[in-house]
Amino acid sequence: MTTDSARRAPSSAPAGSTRQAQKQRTREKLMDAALDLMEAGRGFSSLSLREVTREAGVVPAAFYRHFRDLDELGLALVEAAGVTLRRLLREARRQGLPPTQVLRSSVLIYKNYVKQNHRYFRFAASARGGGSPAIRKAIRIEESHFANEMAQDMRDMNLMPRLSMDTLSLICGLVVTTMMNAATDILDLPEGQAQAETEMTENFILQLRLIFLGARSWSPGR
Amino acid sequence: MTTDSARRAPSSAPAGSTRQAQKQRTREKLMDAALDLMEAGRGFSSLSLREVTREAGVVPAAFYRHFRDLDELGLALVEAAGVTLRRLLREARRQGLPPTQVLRSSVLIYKNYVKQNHRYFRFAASARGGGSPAIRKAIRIEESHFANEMAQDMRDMNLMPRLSMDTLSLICGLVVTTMMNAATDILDLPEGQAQAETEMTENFILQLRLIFLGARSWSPGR
DNA sequence: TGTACATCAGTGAACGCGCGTTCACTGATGTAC
DNA sequence: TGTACATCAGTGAACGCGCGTTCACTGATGTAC
Repeated sequence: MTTDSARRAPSSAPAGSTRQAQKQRTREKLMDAALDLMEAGRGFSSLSLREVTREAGVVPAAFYRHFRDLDELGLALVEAAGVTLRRLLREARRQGLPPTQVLRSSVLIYKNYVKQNHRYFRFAASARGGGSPAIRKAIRIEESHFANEMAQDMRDMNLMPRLSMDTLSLICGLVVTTMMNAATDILDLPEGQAQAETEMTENFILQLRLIFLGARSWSPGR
Repeated sequence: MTTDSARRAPSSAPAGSTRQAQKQRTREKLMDAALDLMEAGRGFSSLSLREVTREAGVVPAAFYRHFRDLDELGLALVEAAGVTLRRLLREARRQGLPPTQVLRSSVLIYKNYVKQNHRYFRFAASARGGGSPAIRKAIRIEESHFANEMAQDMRDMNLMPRLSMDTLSLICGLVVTTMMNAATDILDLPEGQAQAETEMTENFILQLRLIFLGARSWSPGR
């Protein structure tokens, strides 16, 4: 009770043993498998538990060591996608957000980001409307957190200083849904169609410009 | 060849016989069944062919007299939902669209419309992201048609006369996606939560006001 | 109008298949002393 | 450090079930004359 057990953390904090790490790795394999299966354009709600375990390289029964059902895996994916998106915001924070002129370059950064993390965006787009009520609700909450963080950033950077926090959240809410819609457009772009891509991008930029233009002439007292 | 057959239209236009009408009725029963099954919040892509036929009160094999598979039924639903939405626009056209003050009442009309036609909106929301590629594409096309019609109406009514047709389409595109997002919010409103409903409605109104405010100060030449 | 034949929407049974879930198990990892 | 025991992530087999699709059919509706 004193000799060897003292090497490890006290029973309440079991530490990162090999066994635990392996379990975590399998859990990630399952989540990755689900994301991979959606690559072909299939929606999350059309996946089957056995498919997912097959893709992950484990036996179906192993699934239950990690999730009660597919819905719970979906919620874990929402969480993971949220973390990923927040990282985007944190990186953007480092260089400062656009009044209007930097808007174009921000859009290009975002476009690359979506392409790089296309699996999460594909999942979010499909589960946002088509998932179970629990998953849809989780995504909605994640989106509003995201909008609020963005609003807080605008406040901190002293952009639109006339506007109240509520108004900033409203504006950012609209920006976030516009970004999510654009993400779907980006993912569905036909391969190697440069013209369609340019068109889509320009449209996206103009939509955001329209929103920020509205924000600029928003009457402060609401 | 001349006596009785002359009563009917020439072979190229078979007319609305009882047999044809009955087939049409069964087809509608299948589509209604799919919409009804989604009432509980389930996504279109989680429905099964047998479920749909069971709900419609026909034998599974009968399905194939009407659709090749569920995807084809989904496309028929997109079409039907499009017709329904266009009717909303036509009705709105009769009384004139808002500069800013009529905006609130238009939103209230829309809210009621969504509640009345909740089955179509539920379907559209779930299939927009979660459906098969073909269905998603069809919905996207339907939405852009809708945005273009709305832009044309604004042109005809001489609202925002400074703006080009392309700019009007851009604005209406943003309005349409905002309306679709709001539709999801309306459908997911918890029963009898008056406060949440008011909040959501006010938010929706403010978002649209923001967009039209942006439109008003849009520089004409782009 | 009446009769004989054609059409075809919907039936009912059958098929093979992948599904979600259960269970006792195994063997590597972790713990106690 | 070495030994004996506990834990538990992943296995493999089995189950009953609803699935999509096929097929020959039936009987009401439609057509020809």
